[in-house]
Amino acid sequence: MEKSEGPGPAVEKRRIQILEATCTVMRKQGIAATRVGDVAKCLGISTGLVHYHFDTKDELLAAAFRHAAEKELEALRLLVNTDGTPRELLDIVVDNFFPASDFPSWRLWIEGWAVALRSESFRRTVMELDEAWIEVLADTLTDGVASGDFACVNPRDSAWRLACLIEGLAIQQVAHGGVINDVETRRLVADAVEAEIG
Amino acid sequence: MEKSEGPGPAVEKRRIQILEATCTVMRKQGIAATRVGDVAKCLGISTGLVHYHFDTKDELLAAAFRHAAEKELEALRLLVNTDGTPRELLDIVVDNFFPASDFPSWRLWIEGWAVALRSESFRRTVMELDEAWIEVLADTLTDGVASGDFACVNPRDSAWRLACLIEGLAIQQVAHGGVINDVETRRLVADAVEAEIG
DNA sequence: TGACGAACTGACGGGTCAGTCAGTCAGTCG
DNA sequence: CGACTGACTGACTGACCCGTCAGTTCGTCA
Repeated sequence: MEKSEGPGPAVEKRRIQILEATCTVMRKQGIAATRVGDVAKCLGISTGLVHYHFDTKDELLAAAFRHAAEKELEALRLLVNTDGTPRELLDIVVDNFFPASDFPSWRLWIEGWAVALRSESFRRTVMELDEAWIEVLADTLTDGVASGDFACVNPRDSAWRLACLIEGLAIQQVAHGGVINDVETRRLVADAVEAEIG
Repeated sequence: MEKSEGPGPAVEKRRIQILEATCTVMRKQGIAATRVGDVAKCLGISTGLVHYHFDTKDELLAAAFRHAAEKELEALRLLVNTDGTPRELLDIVVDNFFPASDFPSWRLWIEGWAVALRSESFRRTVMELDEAWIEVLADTLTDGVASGDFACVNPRDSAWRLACLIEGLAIQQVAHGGVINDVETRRLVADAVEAEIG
């Protein structure tokens, strides 16, 4: 029999399998158009099994979104956890943030913000993860200021401004289907970065 | 009988009635959760009549969104079309853009961007109207530069950066339910404006 | 007055989909 | 071995909702 300390590793493995399949479907079809049946078909299992692991569709979607977001955040933290000048690290963070770096992820985020307007669990996830991203940026700037490389008046403010600018540009670029091109976007961000770090 | 030049004023009036009812429902329930039946109930008419004026639900939603966005844009253009120093006009535009100025509208836009990812008609509307907003901001900055009040290196770039910054902040504030408060948001924008106009 | 068509109704068909449930099967424990 | 349990199936149901359509009302024109 299983130990009393929660589900066994097999169950956890299956849960994650389902979460990642859900992410795949969400990326392809969008959050709103993701059906339980699609997730099941994607894994070759029954819809009943999906409901065996996740009570409701909403719970599944929220868990899958969080799963995807946490993986991305972890990847970013790994990238930043390398040696490099503050300037190099800042470039890594900004590049990773960047629309062009991963369109599907931005599409997921844009939908996530919309769903968050109506769903409490999405709201919490989106809020936590968004803040965590900005935190990484803020820490990078703060380190640069400490070492004298950057001259931000207020690194936290700069981080918020840069993050929001990039989010806004992502929308213009992704949702609008490339009105402003990649080169232009990069220039706009680069100029803003220069302005912030002086 | 009606003249051959399109529908009569009665029909047009009804169409607009339905569009505005749709906007009301969309603002309250969200775009995705808006049903044809809700719109009909909101006006005390049958669902058949809604379909008499709009072939499909998608067409109705897209038309209603465009209707709302165009009304907002028109209101902004009226506001800007007054006398005032470039600085006063810029403040008007930024204030009008501002999250706090009208939460429900931002909620609608955030959902609109998400829907635009999958719907061609939404994409076009969102793109056109978003650009028109930025255009107003760009014109205001350009006028200020011409009169010597502002010192933007490139007014168009500044307009894009400010607009995207505000959009990003709107998401943080609206979708996250006020993580960063109103005062903080205003300070972030005000600082960015100062930086852009020198 | 009677014919006609535009505006409108409300019931209904048909498709979709989340969640349920009775039952199967494999593995485990005593 | 036999009882038991947890993972899993797949058919089913009940609700929802879009779009249709036959029929009604009413103003207008000949």
